[in-house]
Amino acid sequence: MQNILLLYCYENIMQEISKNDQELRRIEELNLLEEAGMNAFPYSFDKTHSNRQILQNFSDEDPTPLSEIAVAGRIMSLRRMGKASFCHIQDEDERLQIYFKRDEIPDFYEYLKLLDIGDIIGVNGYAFRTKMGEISVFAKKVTLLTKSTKILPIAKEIVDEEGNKVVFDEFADKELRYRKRYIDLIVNPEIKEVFKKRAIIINEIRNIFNEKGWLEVETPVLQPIYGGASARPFITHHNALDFDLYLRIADELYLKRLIVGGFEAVYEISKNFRNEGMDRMHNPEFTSLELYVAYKDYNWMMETTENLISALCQKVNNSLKAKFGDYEIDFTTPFRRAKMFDLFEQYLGENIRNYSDEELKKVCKKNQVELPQNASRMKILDELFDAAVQPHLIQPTFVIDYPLEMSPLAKSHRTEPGLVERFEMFVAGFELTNAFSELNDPRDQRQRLEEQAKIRAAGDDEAMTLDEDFLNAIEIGMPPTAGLGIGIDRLVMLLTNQKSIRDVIIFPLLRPEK
RNA sequence: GCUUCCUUAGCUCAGUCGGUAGAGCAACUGACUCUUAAUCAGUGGGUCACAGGUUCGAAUCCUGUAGGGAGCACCA
Repeated sequence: MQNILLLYCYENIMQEISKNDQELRRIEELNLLEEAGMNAFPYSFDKTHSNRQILQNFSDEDPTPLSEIAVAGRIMSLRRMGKASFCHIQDEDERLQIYFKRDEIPDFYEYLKLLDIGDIIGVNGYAFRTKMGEISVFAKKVTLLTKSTKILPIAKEIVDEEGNKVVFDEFADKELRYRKRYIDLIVNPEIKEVFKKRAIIINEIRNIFNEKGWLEVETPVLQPIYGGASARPFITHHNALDFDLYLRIADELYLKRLIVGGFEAVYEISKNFRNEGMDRMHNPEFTSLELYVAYKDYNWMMETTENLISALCQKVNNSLKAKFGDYEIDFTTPFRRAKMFDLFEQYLGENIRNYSDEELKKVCKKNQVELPQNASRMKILDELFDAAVQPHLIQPTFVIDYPLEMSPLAKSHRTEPGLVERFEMFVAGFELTNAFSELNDPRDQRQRLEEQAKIRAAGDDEAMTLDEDFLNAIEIGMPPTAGLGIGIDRLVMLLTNQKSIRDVIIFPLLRPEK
């Protein structure tokens, strides 16, 4: 009788099918299941085991501990036969095979026809091993938990003779994967590992810092004056107060105010926003860690940084070595330390320390580094470093002692005139951290920010703005302080071997769909 | 922002010289009591990204638009 009803409905559907025939059919199946008295969307299900627990704990010698179990998951494959069927259900971690025998579940077996890949079911039964050797669950009772009314782009996998996993019809379209991340997570579940590791990294940073008694704080995202980095901001508007606000580009200036206020170690893990180009290393919103510790300098911060990153690698990869593309990165401490001008000398073959701007431009030309017209000394050095030095910095390297012009918030070097006490850490050819002995001489700080304001007035809209309240805080007096910034997304990329920032940001920015 | 490539069925992709749309998987019907890319037989499914143009005729050639990938520029 059920079959006759089915046939009747299918014919009806087939006539009105145009584009979404598969979806229409699923909705019709849903109706049929409900007409048969089934709740397609019940409220809960008592799961006793995860799929992983079944797979890990099953014992051929003594299967009794898993003789009364309840598992749940999304149907990812379905092999129906006349009197016996198999499917795989996927939970958060694993796929598990379910065996349906008609004689055991005569009432439900008929409804198997109305189930599809994508539906979520709960299964009560016992664990056993099939003749083909796969640990499975013998279904004694099946409960529909959610009917899926859209089609999943399902991939199929086999393991070839050499043990390699081969995926057929992989859901591979990058755009669709980023836009429909929920489908990506279902169909390419291995990407979950990246986001789990991301959470582990961030939690471990908090553990390590909190252990030391450092205070996690939250400073404003909406700021009337932005600063702390060279970047263009996003602008938004407060309606009630009727003024424009900026989304923060860095936490720095607020965190330093807190050090002035008397906190001796503060950190923040938060989103920053920069209104600039996007590529595999840049997303308009990104997560950064900033840490400020009073009475310390950049030498101390270098040790803190290498210990932190080394510990994170160990935690996530169970090793101090991490594979990144073709490289194997070794995070064994101490990391290499190299002065910026020594690196120039090493990779350019000449000592440019005391070169005039004109001489530097000649070096650029010789090395095919193109410069914008009227490039400042800071710009010239920056370009030259990016082109000639940075690509060589594969293993973790602290580049130290930058020219003063490049670092308006860093303290002048204690022995080297014209330089500041700053380090950036490079790995795999890209910048991962930025840190300095923080500038706390208010006269020097005012002068440097006024210089930035001039550069800004001359048309460089990435130069810093003058924040009088920040200067006021520095005038009140900030103790000697070491500061650190780490790009968390890039750190996750490094430690999880992902080549694009979009693969470590779970919902990366895309243009809106039309 | 620039360069370049891509967009065909739910997914992955073919589509020759411009002649009116193909495969595998997914789906549907039937068979099948340990399958696993299940198998076997049969069936349905297309605004060829969008808009123009050339042509007797366009998935195919031309122009524009949209979205995306890769690279460059800027930046972290």
